[in-house]
Amino acid sequence: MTTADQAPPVPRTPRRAHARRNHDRLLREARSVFAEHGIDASLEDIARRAGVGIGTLYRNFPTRQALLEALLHDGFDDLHVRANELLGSSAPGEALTLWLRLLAAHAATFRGVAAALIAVIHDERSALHASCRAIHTAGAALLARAQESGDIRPDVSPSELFTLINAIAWAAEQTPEAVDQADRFLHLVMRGLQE
Amino acid sequence: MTTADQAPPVPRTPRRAHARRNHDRLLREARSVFAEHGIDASLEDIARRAGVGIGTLYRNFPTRQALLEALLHDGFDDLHVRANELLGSSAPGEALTLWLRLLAAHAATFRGVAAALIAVIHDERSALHASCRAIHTAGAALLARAQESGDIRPDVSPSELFTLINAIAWAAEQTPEAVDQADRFLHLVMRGLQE
DNA sequence: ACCTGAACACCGTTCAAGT
DNA sequence: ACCTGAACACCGTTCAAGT
Repeated sequence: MTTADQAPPVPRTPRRAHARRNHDRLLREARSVFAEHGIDASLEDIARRAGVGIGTLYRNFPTRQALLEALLHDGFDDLHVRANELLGSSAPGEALTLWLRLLAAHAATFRGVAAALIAVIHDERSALHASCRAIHTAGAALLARAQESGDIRPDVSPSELFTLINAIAWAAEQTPEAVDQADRFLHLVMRGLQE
Repeated sequence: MTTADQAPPVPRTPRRAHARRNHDRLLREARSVFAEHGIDASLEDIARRAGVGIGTLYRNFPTRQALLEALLHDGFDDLHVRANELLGSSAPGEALTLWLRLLAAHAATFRGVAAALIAVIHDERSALHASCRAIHTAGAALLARAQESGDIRPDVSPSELFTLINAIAWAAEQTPEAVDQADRFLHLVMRGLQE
């Protein structure tokens, strides 16, 4: 045996490129299938549409949560950035409402996401837990500002607000009119939270 | 062949009593299993705990919906009766709030009921559709009175209200504190609906 | 190293056979 | 008439075999 035996004998790039393409295809098809059937959609279906074996899907995303996490990650990041921007706004109440509208839209990305987010915030072992907590904290800062300025009642907690917004997103998911409903519900609920 | 051949040769009562007992046992165990695992719980589990074969469960309740319907039926009736009583109340706003609290509690009977109720109200073929519509109508009458008396904003529709209450019940289901949460959310939302 | 798909496990549903 | 449970179908997940 020589050391040469241990080194890979052929260039890896093509294989890696191929693997990467599978990964991307899985994400694309997962997004499409989740959008159509909700987050409990068939994983087999996703693999088939991506043109890979079911084993490849599991290799790339060991759990359904991992796949979901990969799909929601960018949205989470975006929400985080937007929250920080809005913390500089001179109208705390409006800033909060605007951001909550974004949060509701994100929670309604696919059918089932709102329920998943609430589950995740209560489950520390979840892959989404950290990013979900970060969003929660960002929202809490916006809420605190709106409360200090007198726009929002002082007795509303960040957790209550988070749950309520997800409930709104959930309600919108259930009805045919989805998006319009979400805005309407948000409007009504925010009235209740005002000072 | 004589006509005697066609008549049942033995008394039926014991067999009927036995069948009836199976029916009752299935309902009792279903209530208990649904309470523990939500309305998607294993039917096999329910049959086993009731001490009958899975086929007997299907014979008594051809679909999961039929089983659910049987369990929720009394609660629906009760809500209907209470709505009619409360229509005679001299405080329309309070009457509505009180009744909505009952509705939210009913929608939280088992995990998953709130979602089922919203699905049912949009699906005319569902076994629960008629009783769900009756509740919806009863609630609409209470709402109309509260709006005429100036307690509730005139632009809130019965459907919106129904969906919002189910959303509250759903939110309460998701969190560990369940019941307290539901009351708190109802309070906040009702503030938003006030004139 | 990565991929495949057969194999396994699990559960909902049906139905032929039994009483 | 009612009950049973084996049989079937379906789908999520794992893993031995292939490249």
